[in-house]
Amino acid sequence: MAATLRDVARHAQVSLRTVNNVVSGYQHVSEQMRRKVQAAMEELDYRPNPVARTLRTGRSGVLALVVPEIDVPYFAELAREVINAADEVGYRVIVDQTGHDHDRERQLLTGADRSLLFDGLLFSPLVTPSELRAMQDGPAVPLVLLGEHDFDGRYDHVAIDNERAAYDAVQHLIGLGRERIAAIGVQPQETYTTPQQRTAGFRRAMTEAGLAVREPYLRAAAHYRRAAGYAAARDLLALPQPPDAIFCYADLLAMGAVRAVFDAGLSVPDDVAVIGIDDIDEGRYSRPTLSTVSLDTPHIAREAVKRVADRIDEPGQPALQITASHTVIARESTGGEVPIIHS
Amino acid sequence: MAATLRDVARHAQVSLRTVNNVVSGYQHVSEQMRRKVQAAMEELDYRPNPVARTLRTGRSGVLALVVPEIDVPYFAELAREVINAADEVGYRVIVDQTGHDHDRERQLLTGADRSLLFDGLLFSPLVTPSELRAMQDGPAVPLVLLGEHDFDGRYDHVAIDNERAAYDAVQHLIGLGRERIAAIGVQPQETYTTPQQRTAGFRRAMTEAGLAVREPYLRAAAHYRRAAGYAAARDLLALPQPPDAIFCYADLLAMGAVRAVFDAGLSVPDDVAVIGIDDIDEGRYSRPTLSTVSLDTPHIAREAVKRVADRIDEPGQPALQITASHTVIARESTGGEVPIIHS
DNA sequence: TTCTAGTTTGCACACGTAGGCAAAGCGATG
DNA sequence: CATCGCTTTGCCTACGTGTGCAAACTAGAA
Repeated sequence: MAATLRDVARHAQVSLRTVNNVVSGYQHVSEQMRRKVQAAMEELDYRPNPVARTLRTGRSGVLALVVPEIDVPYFAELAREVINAADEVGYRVIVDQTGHDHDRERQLLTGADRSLLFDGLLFSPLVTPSELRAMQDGPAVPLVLLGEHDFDGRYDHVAIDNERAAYDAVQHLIGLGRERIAAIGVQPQETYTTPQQRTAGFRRAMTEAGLAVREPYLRAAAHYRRAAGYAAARDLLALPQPPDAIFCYADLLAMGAVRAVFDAGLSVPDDVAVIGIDDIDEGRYSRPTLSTVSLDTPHIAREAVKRVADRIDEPGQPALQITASHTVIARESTGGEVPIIHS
Repeated sequence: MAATLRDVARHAQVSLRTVNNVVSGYQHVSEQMRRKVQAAMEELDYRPNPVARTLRTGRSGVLALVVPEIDVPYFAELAREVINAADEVGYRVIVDQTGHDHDRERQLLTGADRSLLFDGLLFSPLVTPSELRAMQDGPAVPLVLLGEHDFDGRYDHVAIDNERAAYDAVQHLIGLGRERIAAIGVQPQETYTTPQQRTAGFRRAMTEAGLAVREPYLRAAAHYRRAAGYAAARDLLALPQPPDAIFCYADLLAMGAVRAVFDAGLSVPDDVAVIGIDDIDEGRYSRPTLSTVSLDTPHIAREAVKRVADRIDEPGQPALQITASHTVIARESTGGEVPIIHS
């Protein structure tokens, strides 16, 4: 079916080796021969077989991006940026979702899942650091963690300072004069480091401001989707003393929370101020527009891709911890300026 | 590094052929031998090399899903469902975005992009049918089109009846007593069949109801994102006689349009009713919740995966046109019932 | 013992590309 | 004519798996 090197060689009436010389850009090839071979390649519509090439070279030129759920907007935006960043350095990207399946995550990390092949792995995990730590042999492939801190420093990672981001968000709420501040997104067993760090930042901001952290105000979320944010906020508003501000660990939770406040007959931000994290596009058009902590996702994507590409080329490097910057953006949901939406 | 069949054979002190017999599930293998070999495989942590296997068998067990932009919620939700559907029939999925790049689309279709390998292609294209038609040789790999009709019937496709969906949506607006109905998402050159069909449905609904189609009410959208919907709606509201209803060719356009109406100091749905297409999760929590045409994406994904899997197994089959059902869902943006959001 | 069925092995080739090495061909220069 | 440098070729091995074929071995039955 598809033409091979051999077919091209036959068609151009040259040796297989010469065709290979042309394809691989060998120096000592006459211009004349180069043209002749290339003409033959075009006529036969030759394209190198990537599988054979990968088998031979051990390099596929493919990175894998693994996220829990691809239809969570932040992950989708991350995927977009990673694909773009990878394109710039000559890598293709395949996107996979684990669907909150810990086994699937473990498979990918240990290389147990070899049904796909890639040279490096960008991993936005749910798997707990303890599980990462338990992996004796290390990952089967160059690995960069996204948005997750590995305390042992055994793996590369790119993330914001989650504790500080949460601190800044809560301080913004405190600056509005709010005192009964709740949080949505706390993880029940606190196994995931990201929520853990955000809870720490929340507590620190409250404590430093001399405000009480009321345990009923710390709400779990099974997943970081609108439905969970809605349910958690609804429960918060049903408390004897409902909060006057809610800090959500993800914008998507915040979108659900805002709707719940509205459905309870209350106003955002007048009755309840709401702020999230992620700065997804949705929050720039919603009513009210959503205050949030912005992450500079393109930067994160570029750094992560660069890092994994480096590690592919030089496997022995020590793990690097890259911290990306973050910015609190005040929009309508905390009474901030109405942003001008560009045409 | 990684153990091969040969390593396992050596370790178990059996022949390579026997190990292969175990791996490939050959009938005449004694239980004793099977256990012995499997023990050796576990000890060496053997995993078959997918690249070598693919090279040998010509099958990778991977489907490619190609969408214009992965961070457009509908495509992300589609990707989620496709991944799930593929998982059920034993395929893995790689997701790629073309970024509105026609060349990239052509590359994928003609097989010019062989940097990735897959057995079948699920393609949600921007490429015009005329370009598809111009492809003499057909696609390089089994292909199913998503959400796009190929009039020649040369390729499989799975889509809703776009003309009818638009017709139903507009009829819903007409049923509310609206008469000045605008549309956002018309394609300037009408090269893409999906918008073309939706415009046709829009016109038919208007004509049948005896309403005039005012050309200034047909607004283009460079892309189907919030920003384009916002800009188009803002322009519509600046007309001497602004519309009292807007039909958007995508929910994301509608989200932008709703915000524009609000920013103009008007109300949705009182002053302007808005309806979209896609039924993305965002529209179930937005203020107002968004009326839309729902697509049964899981069904579409399953059908598409099934179809491409069939075609991989039996390449010669005639092209099939699968039409998925759609439903108009009336929510707040057209004055519909406030949906109960489940906890 | 001999036949038969089941089991294991060795061998060889294939998939398509990569690339080391030596040799041969070619033209030009000294 | 000899030497040199550039170009082209042939040959061989490798990547790891899949599989057809024939042969050898084992064990049980006739």
